Amino acid sequence: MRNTRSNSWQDIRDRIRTNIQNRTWLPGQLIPGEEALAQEFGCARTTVNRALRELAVAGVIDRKRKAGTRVSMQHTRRVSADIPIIRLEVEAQGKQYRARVLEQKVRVPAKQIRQTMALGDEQRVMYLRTLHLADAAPFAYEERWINTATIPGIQQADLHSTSANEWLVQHVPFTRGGFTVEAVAANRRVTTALELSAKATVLRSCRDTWIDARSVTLVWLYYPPGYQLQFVI
Amino acid sequence: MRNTRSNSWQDIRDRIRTNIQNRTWLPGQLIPGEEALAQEFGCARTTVNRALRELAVAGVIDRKRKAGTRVSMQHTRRVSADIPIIRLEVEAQGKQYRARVLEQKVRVPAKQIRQTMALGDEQRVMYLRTLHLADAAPFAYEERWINTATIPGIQQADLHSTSANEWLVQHVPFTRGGFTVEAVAANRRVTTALELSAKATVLRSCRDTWIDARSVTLVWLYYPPGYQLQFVI
DNA sequence: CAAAATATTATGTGCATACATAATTTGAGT
DNA sequence: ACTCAAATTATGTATGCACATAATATTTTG
Repeated sequence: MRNTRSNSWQDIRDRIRTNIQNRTWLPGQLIPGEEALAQEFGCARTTVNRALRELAVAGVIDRKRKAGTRVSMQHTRRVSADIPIIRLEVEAQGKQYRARVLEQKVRVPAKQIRQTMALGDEQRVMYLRTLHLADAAPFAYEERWINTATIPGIQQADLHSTSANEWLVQHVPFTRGGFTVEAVAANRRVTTALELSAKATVLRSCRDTWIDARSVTLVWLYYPPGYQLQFVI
Repeated sequence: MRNTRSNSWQDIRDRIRTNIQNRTWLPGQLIPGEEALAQEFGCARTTVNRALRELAVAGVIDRKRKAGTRVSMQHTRRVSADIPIIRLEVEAQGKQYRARVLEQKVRVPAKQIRQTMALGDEQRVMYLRTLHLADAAPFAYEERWINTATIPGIQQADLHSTSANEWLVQHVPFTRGGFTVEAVAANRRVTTALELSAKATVLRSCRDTWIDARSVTLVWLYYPPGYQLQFVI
């Protein structure tokens, strides 16, 4: 056999990947050029290019002009995931989602927050505490700071009917952001909101979004013990 | 003005994205078809297609055949990250990386592990406990199970000179895997290894890899309090 | 009028071709 | 040997065209 002749770029990609998983082409080794592969697989170079591009994005191979394509050494596969949207998570469990705003005010945040958001020492921002519920049971607790200097319109928004997150998504086109996860001991507010015992261990995700150099919002989301943040490779 | 005439797909992509960030095209709204955009931008439909494909992958737009392309509502930007490679993390801090194997044996793992790895009730696997050090200070604690049925060669490997992870990366082409993160209370082994107080809260990542339907390895990595797992949007 | 068959259409892909770009190699000149 | 410029080359991109595919829209049919 030789060419089973199925020339979708996905098939080509799979065949190339197989050669790598086979260890026909070893890590660090140079693989044949696009032209050669196109000939071997009986397809256009464009198609091989598409296949190789995908593998490069996935981190399976490294490509450099003139130097050629080689099998990635550190095949540090990329992990990618969607940031969980709480409402969808809850509804995926067949439960009803509701959010309750516990507190909303304008104030100068703590130093840690000011630093993360690149705020002046006396700059006031909107501060929101929200409890996310699944069928009336606490699902996650949120603390959020919104930079009113960047987003003046937020002052007039009714954040009880629409969630702050949805309001921002609909009105603010952020340009970049970060996302971190860490384990922290729950403080009083967290234990109260999530109805946990005093010494509970919770997962906190921290999400910050920016419009160029101006911070938009910083969100801390606390998940109760047992919650797993899932990623797909 | 109108067509500044720079037809790289990246320029087209940026111009389309600008229209979205401008709120010229609102979330949920249908945007013009590829043909129309190609005409407007003075380029080939192929080029517009490439640009739109990238935006779709980034989660900025949703595309459906025949239905057209619309601005994503929940622009649930994709978070993507490389799985941290401990040695590189440590070295990035300018410290020296070392690993110490605390225990290595073959045994039947706990039920939770057997289930996650899809093992039989009496199947024995290799069990490894490793401490990762940064300049002699504990950095992370690892517990790992390796399916010797899938990877018989591991029995002969010297896992003191090469880390199990590197051995596996070099010898086993896994095909799929998962990655989760959760906060847990540290047990005795964790607190001992990481030199923590008895009630510490730690971050645990769980990584499982598979060759088709056969499990390869399951790794639990415990990070001390304060460690942040970082992602880039 | 509802269900099934058919037409329509926007996106998706494959191909040949041409040219662009980034590295590396070659080689001329010192 | 060494330096710097020019040739080479593998990947990267743009384009026109044709056809594939998945949804939707329309028409036919029971």
